[in-house]
Amino acid sequence: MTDMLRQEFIKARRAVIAREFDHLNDMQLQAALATEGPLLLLAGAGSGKTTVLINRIANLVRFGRGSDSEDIPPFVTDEDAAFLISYAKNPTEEGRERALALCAVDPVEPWRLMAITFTNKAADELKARLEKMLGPGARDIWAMTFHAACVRILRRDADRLGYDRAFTIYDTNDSLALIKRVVKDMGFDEKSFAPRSVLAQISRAKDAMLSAEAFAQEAEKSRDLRRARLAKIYLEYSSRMKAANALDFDDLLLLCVRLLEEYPDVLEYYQRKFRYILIDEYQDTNQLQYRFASALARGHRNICVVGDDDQSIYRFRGATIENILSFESQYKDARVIRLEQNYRSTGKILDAANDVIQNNVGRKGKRLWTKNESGEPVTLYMARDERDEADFVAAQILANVAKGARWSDHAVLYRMNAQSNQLEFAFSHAGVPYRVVGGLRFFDRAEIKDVLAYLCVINNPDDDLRLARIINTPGRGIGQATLDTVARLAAETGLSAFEVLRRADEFAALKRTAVKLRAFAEMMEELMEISRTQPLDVLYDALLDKTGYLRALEEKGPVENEARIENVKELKTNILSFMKQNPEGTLFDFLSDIALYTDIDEYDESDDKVVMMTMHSAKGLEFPTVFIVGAEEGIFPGMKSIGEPEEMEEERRLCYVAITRAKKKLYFTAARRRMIFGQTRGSKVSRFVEEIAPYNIEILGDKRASYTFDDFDETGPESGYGFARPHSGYGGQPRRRHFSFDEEPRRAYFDEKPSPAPPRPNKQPSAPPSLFKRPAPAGTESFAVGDTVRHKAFGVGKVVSVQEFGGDALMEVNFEGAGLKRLMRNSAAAYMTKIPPGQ
DNA sequence: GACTTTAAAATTTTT
DNA sequence: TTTTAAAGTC
Repeated sequence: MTDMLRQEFIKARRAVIAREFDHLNDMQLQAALATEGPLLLLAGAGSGKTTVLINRIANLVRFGRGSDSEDIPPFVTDEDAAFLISYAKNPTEEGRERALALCAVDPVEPWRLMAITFTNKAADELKARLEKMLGPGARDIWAMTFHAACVRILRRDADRLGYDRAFTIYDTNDSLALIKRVVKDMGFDEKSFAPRSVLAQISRAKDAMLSAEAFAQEAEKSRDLRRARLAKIYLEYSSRMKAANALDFDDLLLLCVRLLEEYPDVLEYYQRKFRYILIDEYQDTNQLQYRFASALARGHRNICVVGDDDQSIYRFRGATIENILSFESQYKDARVIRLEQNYRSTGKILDAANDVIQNNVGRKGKRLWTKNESGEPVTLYMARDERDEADFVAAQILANVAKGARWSDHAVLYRMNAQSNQLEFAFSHAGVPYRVVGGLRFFDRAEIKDVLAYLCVINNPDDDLRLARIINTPGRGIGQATLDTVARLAAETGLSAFEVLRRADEFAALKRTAVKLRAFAEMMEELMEISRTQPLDVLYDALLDKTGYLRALEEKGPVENEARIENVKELKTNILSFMKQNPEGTLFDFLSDIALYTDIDEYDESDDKVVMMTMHSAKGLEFPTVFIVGAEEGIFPGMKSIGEPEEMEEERRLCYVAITRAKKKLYFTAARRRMIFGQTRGSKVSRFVEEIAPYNIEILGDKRASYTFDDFDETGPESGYGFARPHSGYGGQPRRRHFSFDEEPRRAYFDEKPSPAPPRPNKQPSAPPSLFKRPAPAGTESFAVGDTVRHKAFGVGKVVSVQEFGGDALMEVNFEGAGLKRLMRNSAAAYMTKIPPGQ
C-alpha cells in the first residue's frame, strides 16, 4: 500500500466511524473517537456526558482504536482501501457491512474495559444503556463503583495481605458503633472523641495510606496527647476489625491499592487485563481512588477521566479537586476535550450559573453556552418567614399544575434535610403531592439491619458487632451485663464471642445465663447448617422462623409494626432477585452486594409527585422547574463555610450544581426571618443570589428595602445569624453589588425600629401583600359538605367532609380526575372556588 | 431488663 | 424545634 493510500484510508476510516456517531455534536464526537492515551473530558452540567461515555465505549467495542490510530490491519488489501475511501465519499447501504468491518482495529473485548462510577445507581444505568446498545456481551464490562471493583479484586487476593477472602463489609454505621465502643472501653472522654469525627480522621489517615502503626508513631513524635489517643483508638479499631474479619469502606480501597502497589504480579495481571479505563465524576475522587486508577492506567495508559471541576461538592468526605486539576501535569501527553454546550437549561439559567461560578478561583474555567431559548428570568422570592416561603413554593407549583404541568416537573432543593419540614407542612396543607428523597434509607431501617445482622453472623460468626446487635433481638433475656462478661471472657481466652456462647456452660461467670446462651448458639448453628446446604431464600425463611424475629414483631403490635413486617418481607424480594441474577451466588456474595448497595429506595421518575431533596442528592438529575429554598447567608452558604474560602468555594459549586438542575424555570427563595433551632433570626439574602447579574433575575415578594435583610435580629445587629451586620463583616460592602432597590425605604425601616431592637412582635407590620401570599382567613370562602368546587389543579370535585378546628378546617374533596384529596381550607381556598348548584 | 425522663446537639453523603 | 442519646426509675 502506498503512503498516499494509507493516509487516505485512515482518513476515510475515521469519517466512516464518525458517521456511526452522527447524533453527537462535534466535541462529543471527538471525545468518543479519541480512544488512545490519557484523555481529560471536562464535561459541564447538562452537556451529554453520559451519552459520550456510552458512545465512547461502543466505539471501542465495535472499532477498537480504528478511529484514533494510524495502524492498518494486515488483512486490509489495496482494493479494500480503495473501497472504503470511495464508500466514505459515497456511502451505500449494501457496502455498509464491508465498510464497517474494515474500520475495526483490535476491537476491544468487553472484559478489557473498566468504567468506574460513584454510585450504584449510575453504574446500573450505565450497564443498562450499554447492554441496550451492545447486547448481552456488554455485561462483561467492569461497569461498577470503585468499591465494587475493589471487592472483586480483593475476593481473589485478599489472603495475600493476611485477610480472609470471606471478609465482612462494615458500613458507616457499623464503623461508628465500633468506634464508640472502643472509645468507651479505652476510657476516653466520649465528648472530645465523637465517633463521627474520629471516623473521619481515621478515614483521612487511610486515605493518606497511613496505617494505625504509622499514625501512632507520628503522633508520638508530635507529642500531641489528643493525637496519641486518636492513634490508640485507630489501633484498637483496626485490631477489632481484623478480629471480626471485617473491612470498612476505606479498607476496601486501601487494601486494594496496597495489593496493587505491593504485589507486582497482581498489578501486572490487571494492567494487562484492562486496556481501557474510564472514570466518571473524577472531580470527586479521593487520594486512594486516584492511586487505584493511576496504578491500573500505568499499563496501557488508556485512561479517560470525565468530570467537571465546578461540580466537585464532596470535599468534606475526602474528595480532592486536585486530582482533576492536575491531570494534565500527571499525564503530559493528555488530550483535553471540553464539553461546554448545554442541552438542558435555558440561556438565563445558564447565565445565572455562570455568573455565580465565575467567582471561584481554583478552577479550570469554562463557560456553558446553549442554543436553547433564553427563557424566563430567574426569580427570587423574598418571603416574610419560612412559612411564607413554603406557601409561595406550593402556590407556584399549584399554579403550574393548573396550567398543565406535572407535579413531578418540580423539584425543591435545600441545603439541609431539616428544611424539608416546613415545606412538607405547606404541601400537605395545600394538597400538593410530594416525596422526600434521602430520608431514612431502606437498609438503615432497624428491622432490616437486624435481619441482615443475623445473616452476617451466619456468614461470619466472628462478627462480634453484629452478634451483639442480635443476641437479644428479639428479647431472649440476655442483657448488657451478660454481654460484657462474654466480651471479657472472649478477650481473656482468645476465643471468639460466638465460641464463648457455644461453650457457655464451661465458664463459671456465665452460670446463670448459660442455658439461654447455648440455646442461642445452637439455633445459630442450625441456621449455619441450613446456609451450607440450602438456597438463600430457604435460609431466610428459616431465619425469620427460628429466631422468632417476625413473630416478636407481630406479637408486639401487628398494627404499629406493619411497616416493619412489610420491610422484612420486602427483603425477601431482594434475596429472590439476587438469586435470579446470580444463580451461583452465596450468602457471602449477597452480603457484599448489599453492603455496597444502599439505596434501594431509589428515586422513581414515573411517580408523579413533587420531589424534595438536598442539593447534594440532586446532582445528576434535572427538572423543568427548580426551587432553591433558604437562599440566605448562614443557611446557604452555611454558617460553617463563612470565613473559610475553600469551604465557600465548595458551597458555590454546590449552588452551581443546584442551578444547573433546572431546565426551564429557576426560583430562589429567601426568608426575611427564619426559625432555626427554635429561635427566630433575621437573615440576609445569599451572596450567591447577589452574584447573579440583575438583568438575569427578577424579584418578587417582600422587596421593601433591599436584598440585605440585616438589622432584624432580636438580640441586636451584632449577633445576627450569619452575616446579619449592616455595614461590617467582609469589607463593609458585599463583594459585587449591593442590590438595593433604593436607600430610602431602608432608612425608613431603621427609623421604624430603633435599636436595640425590642423583641419582634409576631405579626409582620404591614408587609405589602404580594401576589402569592396566602389569603387572610377573613376572606376565606366557606365550604360545606355536598358543595361542588373547582380547584385550579385538581379540577371539579365534591366536598365530602369538613372538619373545623382552630380557625381552619380539614376538608376531604372527591375530585373527578384526581380522586379523594385532603386539603386545609385556608390554604386551598386560594385555588378553589365554589360552583353554585345547577351550573 | 424495660421503660421514662432529661439533656444536649443540630451540614452536606456515597460506598 | 426536633431528634437522639444517655442517665435515672420501676
